[in-house]
Amino acid sequence: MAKKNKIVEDVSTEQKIRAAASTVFTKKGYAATRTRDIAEEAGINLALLNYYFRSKEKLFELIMMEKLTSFFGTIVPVLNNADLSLDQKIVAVSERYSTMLIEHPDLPLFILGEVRTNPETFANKLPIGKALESHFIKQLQERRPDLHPFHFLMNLLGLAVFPFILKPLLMTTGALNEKAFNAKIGERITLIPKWMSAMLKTK
Amino acid sequence: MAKKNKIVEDVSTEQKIRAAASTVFTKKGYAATRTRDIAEEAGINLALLNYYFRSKEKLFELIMMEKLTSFFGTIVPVLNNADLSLDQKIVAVSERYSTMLIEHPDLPLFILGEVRTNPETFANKLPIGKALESHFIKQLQERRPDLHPFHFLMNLLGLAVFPFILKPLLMTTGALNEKAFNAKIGERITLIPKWMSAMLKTK
DNA sequence: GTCTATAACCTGATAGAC
DNA sequence: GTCTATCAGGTTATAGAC
Repeated sequence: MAKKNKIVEDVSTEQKIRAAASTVFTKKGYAATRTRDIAEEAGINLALLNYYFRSKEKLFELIMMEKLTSFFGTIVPVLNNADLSLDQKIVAVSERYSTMLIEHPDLPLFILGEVRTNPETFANKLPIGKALESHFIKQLQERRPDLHPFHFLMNLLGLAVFPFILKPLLMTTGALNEKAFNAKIGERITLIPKWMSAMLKTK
Repeated sequence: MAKKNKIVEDVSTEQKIRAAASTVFTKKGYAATRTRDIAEEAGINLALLNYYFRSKEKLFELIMMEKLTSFFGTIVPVLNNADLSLDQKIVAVSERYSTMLIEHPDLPLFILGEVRTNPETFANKLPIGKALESHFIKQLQERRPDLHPFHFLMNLLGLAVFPFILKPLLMTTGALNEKAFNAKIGERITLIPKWMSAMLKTK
């Protein structure tokens, strides 16, 4: 039983710090986060943060890598999947992004905010090339050679992601609560493909 | 001539600080900005910042108010203008936002980032109610009672604003340069109304 | 591995000379 | 109004005891 309890209850100190750092960094951004915030959130001694991760910056880089993987890993494999039709890709992106972002709503604003504050750091770490040379883009150019992929990709991502960019603003004004917001996102999962399809037909 | 030079060349110290603060705050956000950054950008002594504006926070509030006015002032009057048809409003929002944001590209990410970091501060300062009870919403409900205004407003804003949210990310990867980006935005001014119109027809 | 104490540094702000 | 010098407080990081 002692052993089982260890497995069930004992989250390692390292894991506690990781989880706390993820929460606090994502919520406040690198600059506004103090190592003391993370230590408190994790329920550990401040010195342990440096013991396990050397520095605030190293810890941040670790967390950021995880976040970038979540953010781009959700979409890039879909865009490059040669087995999916254009319409199937649109459905898949809409569905995957919406469900992932309901679980991690502050991911977009976190990543994009950090990229803005510190562009040099990310210069070579973002798989934007992978999106721009994707199978998705080729399919798009076949279907609508006159419509630049920039616009179409921007629109698809915008429809899926932008509500989460605006979320903090909607929440503070009390215009919408968490539950109502998520319900609207749920509706969009099926609406976005319809809108994108309408766009594709518009000359 | 002395007098003319004074008028032409002498930007008051206060103005220099204001302009510098606007630049630095907008680019890096409140937390990542040091008063020393602002002083350097303005080419003035650090002590003068406190002499003219008392504190970093007071200066920030001043700048933020200006930014909120730019951001919401561009759209709220249009949404509430009873003389414009629904389609005219869409055209006006698309055109106004695009041209304004080409001039102030980092405005959205700045405002939304600060709201995220410090939601309480903005609770009563955002005219979201004004948008949700606008003439625009009424027209929308007449035209498409089955489509919730949330979705339509989100889509219109998303199509206009989201490219600027993604801009820093696109720029660091070198996928696009400033000029090419602005050209694409220019195309969107006429494209967005077409897309929105297609959406309105989609059941 | 974990804690306390503290070093080393940075940042916002002010006092006081000019 | 503007400058130099400096303070006060806070933050990251580490040394050293347990």
